Amino acid sequence: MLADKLVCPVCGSTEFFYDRSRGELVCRVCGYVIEDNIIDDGPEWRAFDPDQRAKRARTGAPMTLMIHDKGLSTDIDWRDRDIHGNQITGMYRTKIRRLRMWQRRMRINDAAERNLAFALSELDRMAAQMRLPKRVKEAAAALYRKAVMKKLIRGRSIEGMVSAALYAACRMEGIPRTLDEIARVSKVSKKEIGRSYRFMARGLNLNLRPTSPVDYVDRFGDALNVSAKSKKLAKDILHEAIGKGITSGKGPTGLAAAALYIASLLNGERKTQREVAEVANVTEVTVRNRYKELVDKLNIKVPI
DNA sequence: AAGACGAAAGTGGTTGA
DNA sequence: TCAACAACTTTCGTCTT
Repeated sequence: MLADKLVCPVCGSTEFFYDRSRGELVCRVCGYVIEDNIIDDGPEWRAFDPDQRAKRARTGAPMTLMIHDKGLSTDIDWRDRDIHGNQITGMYRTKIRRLRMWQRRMRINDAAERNLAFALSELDRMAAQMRLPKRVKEAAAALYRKAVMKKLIRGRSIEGMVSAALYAACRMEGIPRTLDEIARVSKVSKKEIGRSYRFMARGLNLNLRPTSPVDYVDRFGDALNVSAKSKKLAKDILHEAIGKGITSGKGPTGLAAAALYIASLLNGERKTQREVAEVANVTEVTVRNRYKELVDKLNIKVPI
C-alpha cells in the first residue's frame, strides 16, 4: 500500500491513517497531513475474481452517445407492414402495436435512468478529483435525486446541478469548498454553478447558514504546515471576531487566511502574507486588510 | 532581494427601487 | 431592468528587514 512507504517529514513516523472525513492522509503521531489532492484514478468498482473483473470492466469500443439509447435499442417501424411491405392485419397488428407502446414507455424510463447514471458518474469523478469523503458524495447524490423528484433538473444542465449538489453537500457536511474549487473540477463555470446552487437551495428549501471562516482553518492550516496550536489559536481569534460582529459580509476564506497569518506570527511560525494568501486563494491585499481589521478591533499585539 | 504596506482604479455580484 | 454599492482584485510605488 501507498501508506507504508511514506515517512512523515515532521516526526519521522511511518504510521499514517486515511482521514475519510477530510479525504486526507494524516500522520498518526503528529497529525501532519502528508498529501493533499491525490487523484483517484482507479476504477470505482472492485473485482474479487477474474470473472467479476471481466464483467465490471467497461472499457472497450465506445458506444455512441448521440443516440439517446446509445444505439443499442431496436426500432419498431410505425407502419403496420412486415419486412416485405405487406400489410399486417388482425391480432398480429394489435400485438405489434402493443409492443410499440411498451417500447416507447421503456425508453422514457431509460432516459431518466440514464440521466441519473450520468449525473452520478460525473459526481463520482468530481468527488474523487477533489478527494472528498464518501459521506459528502452520498449527501450530494441524495440532493440530486431530490432535485430530480421535484423536477428541478428539467431545463438546466445536469453538470450544473450536479456541481451545485456537491457544493451544497460540502457545506452541509461542514467541509466547505469554494465555488472556485468546485468549478476547477467541473465542466461548467463558477457562475453557472452558483446559479444552479441558488436554484436548488430554493427548490429544496435548503437553508444553509453562510459558511463560517472557522471551517476553512484546518484545511488551510494543514496546507500551510502550521501547528495544531496555531490552528486552534486562529479559530479562537475567529470566534471572537464573529462574536463582535466584525466578520459579517466579509469573505470567509480571507478571514480564515488572516486569522492563520496572525496565529502564525503569535506562535513564532511566521508565514508570509503571500503564502497564506496562496492557500486561501485570495490576494495578499485581502489578507492584509482582514489582518489589519482583526488586529485593530480585537486589540491583538503582534510581534514585530 | 524579499516582504510588508497602502493607494487607486477596475471587476463581478448583490440589492433595492 | 438599472444603478448604487461593498468586497475583492490588480497594479504599482514606497518603506522595512
